[in-house]
Amino acid sequence: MPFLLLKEVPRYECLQAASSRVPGADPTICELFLNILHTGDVVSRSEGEFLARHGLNQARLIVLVLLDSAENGSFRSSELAERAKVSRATITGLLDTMEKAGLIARAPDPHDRRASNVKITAKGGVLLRKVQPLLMEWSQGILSALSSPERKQLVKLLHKTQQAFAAAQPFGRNGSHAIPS
Amino acid sequence: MPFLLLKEVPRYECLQAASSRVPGADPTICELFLNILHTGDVVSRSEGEFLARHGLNQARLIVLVLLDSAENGSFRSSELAERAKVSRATITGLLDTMEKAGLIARAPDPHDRRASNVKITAKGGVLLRKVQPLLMEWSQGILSALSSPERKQLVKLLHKTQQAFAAAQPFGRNGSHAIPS
DNA sequence: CCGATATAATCAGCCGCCTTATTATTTGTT
DNA sequence: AACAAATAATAAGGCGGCTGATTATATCGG
Repeated sequence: MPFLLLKEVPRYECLQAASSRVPGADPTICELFLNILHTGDVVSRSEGEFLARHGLNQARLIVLVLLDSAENGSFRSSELAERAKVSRATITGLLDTMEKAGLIARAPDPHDRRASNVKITAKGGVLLRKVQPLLMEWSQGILSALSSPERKQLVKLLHKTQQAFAAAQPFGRNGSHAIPS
Repeated sequence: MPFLLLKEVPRYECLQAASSRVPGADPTICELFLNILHTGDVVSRSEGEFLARHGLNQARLIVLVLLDSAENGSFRSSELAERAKVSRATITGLLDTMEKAGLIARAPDPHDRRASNVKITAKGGVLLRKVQPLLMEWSQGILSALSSPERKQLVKLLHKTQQAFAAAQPFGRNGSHAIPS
């Protein structure tokens, strides 16, 4: 049963084969570990390909969603970095690209001349409102392959996994709690 | 109650909140989708931090494992790229870095002057044999938080998820079903 | 008021990933 | 033999991630 994975995914298959040579390794845990990574990989790549068809990627989508949900219409770039889970330096480059693409705009803060306020543009809003329903539709078309109880069970186990890792690395950069239901 | 957590997991929380505003969205599917991504994220970052303590990352580890398992002791760089699921251009840069670090070595192929053969160095082998058991130990320490039936069930559901995505995108770049020429 | 410190954003430089050329070299056809 | 096509590896250039340094501006203590 597990060997189905072996032929299809050289990357994870080779890691699994390698781990089986490590004495004391529990193959079921190893298999789980690699499958979590592989599934995340598969889903993330798929989503990336989907978003790329609309000129987006995960990072840009998150920035758009965050800005769209901003109560006062804008965020500091440092605030965006924190919420999007990237460094401040990274958000600078990301915003550069998105500004060039016309999706966001930066305006100097009138009260603090060090800061600038970032807001979503009309173009960015239009794109977001086009892509979001498509993304929902796409993901639901795929994940409806799992039954409702299966989905519920999977979420439960994923939460437990997240908690296990959070407990093991309590000093990680981000608090990293489970997504609330 | 969920709103307390809003501040703590901005990235995936904001996506979930945003999706709940899309008409026709199934919140349970959306939650599953985001939890798969989030779990992969958490595990991948954790592993990355673990490997970084030994001067490695996922890509370098895979290259070392692949080279270590090479039957004739070496691989073409193109073969490595395919097996590690990265482009040929990417493997060039990766090998450059690893060659500088003394983990791998490139030698010209005597039969095809276009090609070079990549092999793991003694230093690379030592590092691999040091890190692999530590990685096993580390991952098992964390994932033993799930019971054996839970792990089994989770693997089963992850397989089903992988299959759902594979079925939806049968023409992915790295089909892993190489077409024999 | 002024100097020390803290903060916002960016820059510099590295890595890894991509796609699209480019350069050698082989192979295949005529 | 010669030329076209395929192939191996790399280079070029962009994006996005990081850390650490830098610049400008606020703020706080004396």
